[in-house]
Amino acid sequence: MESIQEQTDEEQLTRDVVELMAGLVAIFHREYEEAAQARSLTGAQAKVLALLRFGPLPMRRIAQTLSCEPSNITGIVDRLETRGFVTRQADPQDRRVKLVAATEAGRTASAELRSSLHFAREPLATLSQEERRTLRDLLNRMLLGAEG
Amino acid sequence: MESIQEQTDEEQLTRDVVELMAGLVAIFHREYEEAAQARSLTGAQAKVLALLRFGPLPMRRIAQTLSCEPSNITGIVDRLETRGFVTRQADPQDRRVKLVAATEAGRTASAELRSSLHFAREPLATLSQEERRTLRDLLNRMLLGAEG
DNA sequence: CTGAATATTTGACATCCTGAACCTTTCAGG
DNA sequence: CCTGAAAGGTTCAGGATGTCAAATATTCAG
Repeated sequence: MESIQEQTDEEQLTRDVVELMAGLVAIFHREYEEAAQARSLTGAQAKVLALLRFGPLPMRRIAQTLSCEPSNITGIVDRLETRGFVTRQADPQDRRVKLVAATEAGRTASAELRSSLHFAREPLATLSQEERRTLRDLLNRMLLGAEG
Repeated sequence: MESIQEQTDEEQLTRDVVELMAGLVAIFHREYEEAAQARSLTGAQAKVLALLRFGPLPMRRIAQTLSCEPSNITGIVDRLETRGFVTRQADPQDRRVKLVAATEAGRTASAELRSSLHFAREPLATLSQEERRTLRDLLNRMLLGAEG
């Protein structure tokens, strides 16, 4: 059985972690947006391009992954297609489906953005390798708990 | 001196952590947006309202904190004002400045959103109190390194 | 073959965001 | 006391993101 003091402490601890997360989220978000803009991509466009890293995807799959309406993806893919980062091809299996695939230019832009994120990652530089491992394991457990 | 294998491992570790962060950022972002929408606020409106928690702020200060143009804040505050969550008052010290203050309704909505975030925080529930403490300390060091 | 369901697009509309132009107020120098 | 530069906000034009409802094309069950 926990004392009231312990419950309060635990609550405060959770609040602190949430607060810190919010700070990290803000920093990551800003850096991602800047890195995208440096390649004349918007954040949304960069996210879609990143999803196509492992192969073509149907519009609907993209919308589901990004938790938004499919009609929204239509516009984003339109603009990516205009810029030559992406192509639409019909799915031979099901002609209702359009498969979106990254072009060579699209893959390159996305890969560059990705690696620029790795190396510009100041916050992580503060931690030792051992600490990074600990952080990785904790985050891993959090994410598995959240998505299961 | 590090071997090539160690460098590669360390690089992979960093990549892993960045990947996990990106996942967390996505989850946090989605949950924040949903929590805001549940109170008929947009994400941007909720962010501005959250800034006013400790007192009125000039438009320009809000823009700086959110890293966006002041003209953008004008529109967001307009809509918050229409909904009765916020008021604009002239600064007696400098009549160029408009101080934005949350109304009672605004404070309530923001506080509710905030606490709903704490308790809906599934990912954290996975971790023991000891692990949360470790996580807090690691995040703390990362953030201090990033902002200093 | 018919009708329900699915994948995508289109159009209308609100919001977010930037950049340039504008107004008011402040403030430094002559 | 002027004058002009600088600063805080707003307005306007325009692009991007996002939702929702309606339309189109295709698939699939019966």
